Amino acid sequence: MNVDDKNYREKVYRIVREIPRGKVMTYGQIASILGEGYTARTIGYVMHAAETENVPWQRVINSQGACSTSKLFLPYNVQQKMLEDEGVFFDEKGRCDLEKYRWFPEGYEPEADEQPSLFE
DNA sequence: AACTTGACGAGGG
DNA sequence: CCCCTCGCCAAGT
Repeated sequence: MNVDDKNYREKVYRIVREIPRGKVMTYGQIASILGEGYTARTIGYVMHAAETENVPWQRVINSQGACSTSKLFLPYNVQQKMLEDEGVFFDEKGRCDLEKYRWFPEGYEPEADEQPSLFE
């Protein structure tokens, strides 16, 4: 299993490309969907190389609802700004509400702790 | 080959 | 909630 493998990356892109504007997914969520051979870390590596591909990489964030790139792109948080332009609200600590913005691909049954709240 | 570093995340204190 | 540790695994030195 190698991140350099085109087919390996393509499986990740296929999912990310389905995330609609204004919605997000976490690295771990994508990893658990793809299963064997995929972990949150490897998804991060794939996304790192996704810049040149036709993929809305900004819609993939960490499980805390924050952008892991916040400390990489200075002085401004590019990824967060891109998402804010799509309508995603981030609090003063750089976190958004995953219950509200998390996207679930077709056919994927969310785990109990991932299900959006029935009561707003 | 050994060791360090992350676009990560769950669990415990 | 925040902080820390540990498991994870590919890449870079």
